[in-house]
Formats: sequence, C-alpha cells, structure tokens
Amino acid sequence: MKAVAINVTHLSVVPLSPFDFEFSATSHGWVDLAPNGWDKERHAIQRIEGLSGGKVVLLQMTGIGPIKRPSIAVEVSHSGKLSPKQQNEITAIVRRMFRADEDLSEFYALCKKRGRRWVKLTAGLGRLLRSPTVFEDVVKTICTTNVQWGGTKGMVKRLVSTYGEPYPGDADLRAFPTPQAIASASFGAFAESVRAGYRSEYIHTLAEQVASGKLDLEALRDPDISTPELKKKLLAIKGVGNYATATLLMLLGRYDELGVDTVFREFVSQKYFDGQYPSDKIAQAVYEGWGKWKYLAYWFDIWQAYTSAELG
DNA sequence: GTCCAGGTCGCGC
DNA sequence: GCGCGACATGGA
Repeated sequence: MKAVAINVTHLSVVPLSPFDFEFSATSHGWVDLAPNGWDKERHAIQRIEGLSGGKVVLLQMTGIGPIKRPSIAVEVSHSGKLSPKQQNEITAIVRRMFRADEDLSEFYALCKKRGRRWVKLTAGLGRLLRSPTVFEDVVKTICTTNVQWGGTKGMVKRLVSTYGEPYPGDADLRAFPTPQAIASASFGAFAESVRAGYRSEYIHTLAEQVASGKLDLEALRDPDISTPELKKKLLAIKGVGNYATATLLMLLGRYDELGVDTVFREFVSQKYFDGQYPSDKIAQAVYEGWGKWKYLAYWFDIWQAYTSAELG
C-alpha cells in the first residue's frame, strides 16, 4: 500500500451567538451516522467530506470560546494543497452543518417567557446538527423510518462504505455517497450491499432523480418557499411521509411540525398522559403554544427528560 | 420462532 | 379524508 502524504489546514467558522457547540453536535442522532463520528476525548465531530472537485478530506470540528463569543475550529486533513476555493467550500459546509447563520432569538424569547427549565435552552441550545446536503438528510431520514436506531446506523454505514469515495489518508474512511455514485450502481447490487429492505428502492430512485437533474433537492433550502409548499414537495418524495416530512422541515430550519412516531407517542404518553395513549391530535396539542417552534420545544422536552433520567 | 421498530404506500371506501 | 394490510431487514 502506497503511503499518501497528508497535510493539515486550520480553518475557523464563527456562528451567530449564542451557540453551544457540544449540544449542537451531539443532541440528536445525526452525529452517530456515517460519515460522522464523535471523538469523546477531543469533543470533536469527525467527518469525511468529498469536495466538489473530487478531493476527499477529513474534517475535525470542535467548539472554541464561550457561548457568547463562539467559534468552530476546523482541522482539515488532506492530500496536496487546499485552494482558497476549497477552503471556502469547507467553511460553507461547516456553517450549514451547524446552522451558523440560524437565528433562534425569537424562540429563546418564548423560552424566557416560559421560565424555569426552558431558560436553559437560551444558552445557545437548539441548532441541531444536519448534513451538508439536503440529499444526505433525506436519505438518512428515510433510513430512520420503521426501523430501530441500530438498523439505521447499519444501513447508513453500509451505504457509505460501499458507495462513498475513500479518504486518501485511510481508505477505510469514506465520504457520504454522491447521488451519481448510487445511481450508477444497478438496483440489484445496491439493494444487496446496503440491505435497507424496501427502502432501497426509495433511495436508489431518489439518487437517480437527483443525479439526472430531474429533482433539485438543494433548491428546498430556499427560504422564500412557503412552509406549506415545502411540505408538499417533501411529501412527494417516495418514502417520505408525515414523520419524515416533519423531520426534514426541522433539518431545513422550520420547526412548525412535530414528527409523530413511536418515540413521540411514547414520550408524550409517559410525561403528559400518565401512560395512557391519547390520539395523535391530542398528543400534538401539548406543544400547540409553541407556534412555529413546536419541534424544538419537543426536542428539548425529550432531551431533558432522558438526560435527567426523569423517565426510565 | 415471533414481534416490531424514530413509517409509508397503495388501495378501497 | 381515513382505515388497513403489505413491506425488507435485523435486533430484542
């Protein structure tokens, strides 16, 4: 095996204040899905990233500075040199992953009004980790449906290890696959290697549509699209139903809808209905007062319950 | 072996 | 619009 020289370039990203890096990084499951990983000792997210020109790099991102003057240090390991254009691409990717430009001040104001435990949120919590591309987030969200978390991790891991571009410093590490890489595989080979069950067809078809230009998922980031319109476009994707749509709206920075799944039902039942299961409509009404911030309120509610071991 | 998971689709009504 | 069975896969 040929040794490849790896160089290191340091970049930094300054998000809007307040910003709590570790909460953003670790408070939902995305950090555990390949090609992301959490380095406990360094308190850093590691990720293999394929840049648009084809270069594959290792990113190690960690939080620096206080919540009110935050920054994210990005250590880039790469072969050869990093052009200014590539550096800009990387900082844009990191900004998107950590929602560096997302302003939650209106939500924090609501939290302060509520008082008590909700005030904790205003210390920079709530900018939940997402992927550099909408494509990756849609694929991963489809992989969370009707399967336990271990199953999701396995599917995504196999997807990355089979179709991702390898990192030159360690060929075992790979980037998230491009739509082209998935689309150019035959469906049979894809289904057999990824073992995502009936989801394989949804993912493969989605990749074909994106690779051919028939579907522009990245256009869904446009803040000028109304939320109802966006919801319609998401629901039109095969494999994306109500739960996945709510999750994707969250990932696109819109918190109006609650992702109603078994976890939501169980949590609301335990915490608010004495173990009884109300209808979905009544369960969702628990967060009605949060208006366009329902998803974040629920996310914090359940996060707090589980971290304080309030529930088993 | 059996059940079902951070659901969704397609169908019939 | 709502109810219902089918759906791949693997862990409990």
